[in-house]
Amino acid sequence: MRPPPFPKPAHPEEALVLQRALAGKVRLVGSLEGVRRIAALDASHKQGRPLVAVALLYDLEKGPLHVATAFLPEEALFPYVPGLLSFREAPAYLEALAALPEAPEALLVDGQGVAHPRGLGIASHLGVHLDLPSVGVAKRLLYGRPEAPLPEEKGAAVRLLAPDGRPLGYVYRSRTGVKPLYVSPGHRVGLEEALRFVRRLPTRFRLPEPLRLAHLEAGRALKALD
DNA sequence: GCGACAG
DNA sequence: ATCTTGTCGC
Repeated sequence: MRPPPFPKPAHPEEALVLQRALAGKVRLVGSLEGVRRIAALDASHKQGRPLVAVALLYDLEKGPLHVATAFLPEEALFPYVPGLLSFREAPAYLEALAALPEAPEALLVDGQGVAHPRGLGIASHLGVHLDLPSVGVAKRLLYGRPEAPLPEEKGAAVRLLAPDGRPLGYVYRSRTGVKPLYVSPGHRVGLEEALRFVRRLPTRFRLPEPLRLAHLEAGRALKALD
């Protein structure tokens, strides 16, 4: 796939302006019912080392099909600022996605979708940029609060609400006895549809398999640098 | 002023 | 994101 160029803001203030504009393009409607091939995105990074981004092409019936890796030197990276993560990692993901043998039907991203202070987590940003359906799965909360206590049983989910009460996504227990995940739609998918999709992904441990495999690969690639 | 704060 | 040993539990 040939992604459009991804502009790099000169500073956080500029990123904020861009972010607010792009947030207006997010569309939270659509189902991933018929989707079969997705790309799982995860990154790994160590100070002073290049950022490693992995795009793993995954077929929901066949399993993992291909792994593409991209490296971006520290000097080329936008600084990490909570709420502006996409400006740092998205360029690397776009490069990895471009190296896949075929374009995915949807993206599964390690990070937030619309459960973000300005409604544009990295999953949403990438979805809008590539005009692809996307879902965000984060390991920690950035924005919002659980509507109620999360039950212990595998598969349990409670809504994540914005301060004004608007639903943003879900706190989701992927397995019994593990810490929850934060699932939110990125782009071109509904709130409930995003959760429904994540629930049907094979999940042996805490993370859905596509993301877990991408994470393992990113860790390997980083370690292989030294 | 005091926390909170994806990766 | 990474830095890190032991330890609890299936």
